[in-house]
Amino acid sequence: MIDETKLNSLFPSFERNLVTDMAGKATIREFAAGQLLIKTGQNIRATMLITKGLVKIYREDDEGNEFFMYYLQPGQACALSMICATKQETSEIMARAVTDTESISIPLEYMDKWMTEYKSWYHFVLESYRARFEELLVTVDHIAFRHMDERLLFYLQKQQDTLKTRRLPVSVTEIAADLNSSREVISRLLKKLADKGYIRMEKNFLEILDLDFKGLV
Amino acid sequence: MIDETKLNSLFPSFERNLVTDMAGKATIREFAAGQLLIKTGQNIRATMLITKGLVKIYREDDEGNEFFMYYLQPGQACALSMICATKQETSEIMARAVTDTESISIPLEYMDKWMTEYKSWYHFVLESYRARFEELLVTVDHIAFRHMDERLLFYLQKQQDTLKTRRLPVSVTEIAADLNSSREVISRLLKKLADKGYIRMEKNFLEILDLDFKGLV
DNA sequence: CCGTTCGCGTGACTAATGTCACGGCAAATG
DNA sequence: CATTTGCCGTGACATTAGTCACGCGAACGG
Repeated sequence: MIDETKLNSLFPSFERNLVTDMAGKATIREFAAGQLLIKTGQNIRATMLITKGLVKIYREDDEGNEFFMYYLQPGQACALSMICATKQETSEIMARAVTDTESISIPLEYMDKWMTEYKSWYHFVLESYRARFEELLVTVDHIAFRHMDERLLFYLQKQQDTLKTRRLPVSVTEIAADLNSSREVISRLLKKLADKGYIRMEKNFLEILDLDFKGLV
Repeated sequence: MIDETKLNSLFPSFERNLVTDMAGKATIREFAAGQLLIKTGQNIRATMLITKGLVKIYREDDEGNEFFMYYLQPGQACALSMICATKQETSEIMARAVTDTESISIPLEYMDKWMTEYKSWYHFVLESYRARFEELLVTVDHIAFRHMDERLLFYLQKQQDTLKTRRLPVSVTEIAADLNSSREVISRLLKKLADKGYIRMEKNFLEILDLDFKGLV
């Protein structure tokens, strides 16, 4: 049984009856940092709402190339899991727990049922779609229109915003993977930023000194 | 008043009552070839279902860069318009009529109302989201992972499939714009394809001789 | 303590793409 | 008919990004 008070504070838009209903029907799932929540090709049978931790959503192709799409944080849902669940299709994305993560797993049947029963659920689902779609559009824009240096800056800012720290726990290798580039290229671009005094590099960490005034986007 | 028989044949999944309801509440809008249905930044107040013609959905940034996302054909809906309509937000895409186009315009209020009233509408809307999301994901994959020569081949096949003709009414300049590349680059790549006997170029047209065996994707 | 592993930086090179400048051709225009 | 305009091809070049090869130093395990 899920704690209703907690549900309420994470999803304040949910109406009372939905919260009660959900508390009874959904189950909690936990994932250790680094664990996969969803894997490409996996069949999805439930919708997931994040209640704790941080989840990284990224795409991976058959040749091992990958790129980062967006993060999911507590209070958000995996729109893809909703979509795929609805159609009983396999997912085309990867979802990995960055930190220890807790999610609410909602069986497919209720996902559907609640859409007509609870207005707040209906709006929540649609808003999830919309938000992810737009986030994806922004990503596409960057891949399509921007050079790697700009994309790197954007990436760093996004990390800073999401992780709420200036000392990012990311390695050069990881950044390169997220941007679907190579370590060497990222290394050189970071060096330029470091030379200008915008960042400071450590092994496995990157400290942001001053990126704000770069005012991109 | 919209013809119910026509609605039925274009949207066979719609239940009887929905068709009747829609025929009374929705209005027909017509667009000449080349006309814009939706413009970046525009506020959307209605959902659009395509009943005739062909609509090109593409993204355009503030510097005039653009890239092609997908086509909408009769029987399909503009998922973005649904999403934006629901949230009363502005759109971030462009929709242009390729040929003379006819669409059914459904006021926001019904879009919402029918979701709970008609199961078939609910499924149609969700399926539209899902399909567009996946189409966008494929596009992203190509931009991120593939080189221009592969993307060009994919583009040509998609055109052939969509337009159902081997004689594509596209100019080199237009292809370059769709792929967010430059005319010169596309011109050279097309020349390679022509040299190999896969295609034949005419001014403002491109004839596909044999692309099938290239078996990409 | 020593060898191994891992993350990182760097120079040299290659490949892919974009840009510039030019000229040709054909349809449209006056 | 002369001129303009739009579309196209092409060589030369610049820029960006990816790849290869190598070495360095910290962390780790035996």
